[in-house]
Amino acid sequence: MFGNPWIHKRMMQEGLRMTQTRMIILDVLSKRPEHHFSAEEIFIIAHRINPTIGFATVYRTLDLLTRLGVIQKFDFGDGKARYELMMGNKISHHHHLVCTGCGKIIDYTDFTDEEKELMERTEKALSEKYKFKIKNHIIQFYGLCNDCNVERR
Amino acid sequence: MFGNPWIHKRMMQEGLRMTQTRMIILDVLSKRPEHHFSAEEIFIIAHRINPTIGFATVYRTLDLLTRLGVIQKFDFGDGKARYELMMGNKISHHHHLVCTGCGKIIDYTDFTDEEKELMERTEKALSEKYKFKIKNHIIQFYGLCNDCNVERR
DNA sequence: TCCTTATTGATAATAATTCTCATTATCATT
DNA sequence: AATGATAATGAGAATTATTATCAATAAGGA
Ligand SMILES: [Mn+2]
Ligand SMILES: [Mn+2]
Ligand SMILES: [Zn+2]
Ligand SMILES: [Zn+2]
Repeated sequence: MFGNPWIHKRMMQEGLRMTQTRMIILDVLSKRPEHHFSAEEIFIIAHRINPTIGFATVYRTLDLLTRLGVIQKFDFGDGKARYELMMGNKISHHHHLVCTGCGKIIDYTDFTDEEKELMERTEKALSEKYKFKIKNHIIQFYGLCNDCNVERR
Repeated sequence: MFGNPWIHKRMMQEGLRMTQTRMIILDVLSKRPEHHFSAEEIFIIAHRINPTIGFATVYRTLDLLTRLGVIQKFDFGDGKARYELMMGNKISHHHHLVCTGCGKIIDYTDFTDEEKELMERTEKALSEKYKFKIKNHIIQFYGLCNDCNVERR
């Protein structure tokens, strides 16, 4: 069962409770840290583990974890929200290429040091200029994957 | 009435028709190039100009214009899609700060030359590495605006 | 003007997400 | 370990943004 002390502590601080359902949902997410889960996918798997879990609770939990910064919520344009664990041990922070032809999502993490450094500088500059406390960011490139680009001739 | 020759030509090429309704919707968007329109907002204004315009057509047109790259579609997390003209004469391409407290959206265009150049290099590198034809991109920073950050103490 | 067909408006249908409320489970305290 | 305040849950109804359907209309090439 999922037992991340950082998350647990964080919840306690906020007066929240670490319930079975929340642990199961975190478990589901942590088993495939590279996957872009829809709420329904999470519900189906969690429900298989514990059939008493309801759909509404999955939504509530995903919303909570997003607010806590434990997971990140994405919109890839297919009409449903997608979720990913933010602290996936290996994958860590990354961005996405979104194919508008077939919906394929490509993760990419290969930042150069230069890129990382520039992002940090940009964030700092924006924070100061707009008095805006930045918590996280999303970068998505839209276009056509190789398959979709080829078949278009 | 909106008469952008580039858009008109582009549509003709694709066998599309430049209709009254499409011109009115483009008009609405071009009148406030800095605004983040919801479909409903556009419908209301367009409908005031020509009460025969229907809601479904607004959605269809927004979808079409997005596919053509004339407008850009955004998700700022409030449950409805937002649209902006891409070729706003002055504003041009820009990114967003999204306040998760009150939903306020701040545009920012102030890229350094370094940033612009790096984005281009990154796009090129990604295109080659992943054989992915990039059409556009979205960058959003999430966090708290000044008002929301202050009142949190 | 005529003809082909892309487009439209009205409306029903769909589907993701949120709300309601009675019941249950968590956890600090005893 | 038992208690109690209340955060959390599940079931299902409700909401709401977006799509699909289909007969009627209008764009634009000839
Ligand atoms: Mn990812
Ligand atoms: Mn904007
Ligand atoms: Zn594709
Ligand atoms: Zn705010």
